[in-house]
Amino acid sequence: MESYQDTPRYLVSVDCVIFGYEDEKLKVLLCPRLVEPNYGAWSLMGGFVMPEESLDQAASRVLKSTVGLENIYLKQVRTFSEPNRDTGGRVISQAYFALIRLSEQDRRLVSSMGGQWWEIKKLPTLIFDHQEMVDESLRRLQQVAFTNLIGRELMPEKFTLSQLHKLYSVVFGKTFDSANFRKKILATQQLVKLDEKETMSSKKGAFYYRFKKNEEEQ
Amino acid sequence: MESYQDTPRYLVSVDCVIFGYEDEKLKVLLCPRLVEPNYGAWSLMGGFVMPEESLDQAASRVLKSTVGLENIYLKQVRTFSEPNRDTGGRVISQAYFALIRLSEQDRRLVSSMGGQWWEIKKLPTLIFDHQEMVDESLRRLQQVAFTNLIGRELMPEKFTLSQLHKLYSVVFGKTFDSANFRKKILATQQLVKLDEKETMSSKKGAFYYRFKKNEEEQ
DNA sequence: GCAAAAGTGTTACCGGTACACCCATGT
DNA sequence: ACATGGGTGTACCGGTAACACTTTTGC
Repeated sequence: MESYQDTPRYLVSVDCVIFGYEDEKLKVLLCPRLVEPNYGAWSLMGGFVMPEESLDQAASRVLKSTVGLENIYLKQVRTFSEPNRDTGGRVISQAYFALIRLSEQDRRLVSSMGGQWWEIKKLPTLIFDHQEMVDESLRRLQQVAFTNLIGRELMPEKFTLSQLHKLYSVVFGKTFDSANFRKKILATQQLVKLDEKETMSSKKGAFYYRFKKNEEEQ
Repeated sequence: MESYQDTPRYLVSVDCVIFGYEDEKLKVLLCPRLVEPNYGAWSLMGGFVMPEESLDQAASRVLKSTVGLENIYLKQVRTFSEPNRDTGGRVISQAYFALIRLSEQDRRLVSSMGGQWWEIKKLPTLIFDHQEMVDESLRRLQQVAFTNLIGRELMPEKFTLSQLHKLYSVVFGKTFDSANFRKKILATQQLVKLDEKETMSSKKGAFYYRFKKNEEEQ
């Protein structure tokens, strides 16, 4: 039984700001639009919400179908709902941001729809309000990075403190004192020092670290 | 011209957690539902989104039509979208939280629809996921109160530091050291000390303060 | 030996917390 | 005079910023 007769209904979509980290750059996945209007213009990964799924599930589905990954870090950013934001009709869109490990993406799948990773500071012109979605997502990411510890989702399995330091510098667009950075990071006790060293980028070599698994005692 | 044919459409609503402060209690406005299903059950103030308005505008309209106020502090909380959250049909709802000065409400309007203010810790059973909306809104309010300074919207024009202290105690459900509280609050430089004293609740009398207007130099 | 990155140590400062204490006044 | 809430001062602690310093190793 359905109540609420004669009430207007709307298209509802999710748009995902998918962040990845590679070559010491923070990147966002963009895709040429596959539908009119603005066919071919650069756009975030998105999709309409299906009748049997929640918005979170819709966003997960988009992630699965665009980069081939499941159980991804996903957070609501904000709902974008200006009546004329989409020139093709009224669409209310929930923006999400996602963090993925670039090495784990399904590159074939991504390229099959023309997906490309763009450095966040050098994006092309995006459709509608997608640039705003990216901007707000970055701010959220900074917020998260400030209180928690990012990297678990963006960095490879093992990494050096210098590499993590670099990630933070890129996310915030400024450099942190590296001595203080390592102390602060290690104080969180979320990292485990490995026996192995990374020797490519320095003569002395830097120890690898990895994030503790959830099971491991904090 | 309308693109996106054959794509499912949904009812979209906003639900507002309207906070007020009175008698040293944090209160939320509830209303008996005026529509089926669950006619008469306690519910947040809400409404469906109209074709020509954004979600923010819809929320503002709800505020205007329920407490008679405009230009109200309103923030998105989260979108609630479980397919079966509303037993009357699929409704995707954006939760908002609002802060108002209880003395300024249109009491006649509020009571005309049976609206009642409930102490936040003693709410009746709410429909659907509205309790969850309240819980998340309170958490947001605490977050805001932590970083900024709440009270501008909740307190009367002039108030004593003790009264503001009490508000914070109620919002966080714990007491703060009052000596430190006043120092911290005054350090923000957002308050102006008035010449007048409040003499009802103490023999010595406490000075009134008010918030600086935006124009005043910070 | 020197450059370059890894990693450690030292100091100063700032904000928060705890708490002792003084003030004004109605009863 | 004393109880009550208003209001101030101070000592301490922990986190952070700034920066000097040591270590390792390839060239």
